[in-house]
Amino acid sequence: MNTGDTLLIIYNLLLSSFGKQNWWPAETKVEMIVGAVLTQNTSWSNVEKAIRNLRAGDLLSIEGLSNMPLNVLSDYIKPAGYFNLKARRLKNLIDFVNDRYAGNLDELFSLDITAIREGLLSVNGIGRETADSIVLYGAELPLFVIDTYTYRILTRHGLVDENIDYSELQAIFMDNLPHEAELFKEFHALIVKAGKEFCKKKPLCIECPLRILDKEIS
DNA sequence: CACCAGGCAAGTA
DNA sequence: TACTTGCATGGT
Repeated sequence: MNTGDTLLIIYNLLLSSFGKQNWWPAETKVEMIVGAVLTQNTSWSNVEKAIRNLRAGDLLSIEGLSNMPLNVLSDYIKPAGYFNLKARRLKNLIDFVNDRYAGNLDELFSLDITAIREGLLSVNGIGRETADSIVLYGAELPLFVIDTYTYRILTRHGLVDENIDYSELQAIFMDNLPHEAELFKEFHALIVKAGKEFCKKKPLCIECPLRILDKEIS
């Protein structure tokens, strides 16, 4: 069986177990990119509190975030943790959108995948996962997002070497699946969902929907 | 009490 | 290139 078939089996097993996830959970593009920064190494429930604070202050817009002192911004996003660091990162990202695209996110998102990704990666505080998340869920272009759950699930089930790096793991998905944004969005969301429920402990749990892969795939 | 969460950059060797 | 460390709140 080839890799593409294996990945689609995983996708369908997860979809059957958990149902559609309908990510990204944001009402606007600005809310999406803010959430992408805030969720770095942080539980989504804490991000939600920070997002709620910003929305309550009517600050979930490029303009609202633009003229915001760092110490005030960090106060709003405190529940998301690393608040001083993330306030600077959010400001860096907003400055980037203002300086290069006149504050118009849609202008950034109208570029091609490589241009969007490279631009985002030039912003201090935006790394590969955050950039790729914004391309997939913000621009809605087909770039597969890799995270710790993706790495954990594939290594735990013996599907990839544990020394694999981000770009290699990303290539596994990109080279073997059709480049469809809807598929990539749902697949990544399902991987995160599965990672939260299972595969946390070393031994594979008996209820894991991917357990049937352990013997069949090498 | 300890441990983890939808990372990233800077420092060190 | 390959480690290590700081960043920080809130849930389990």
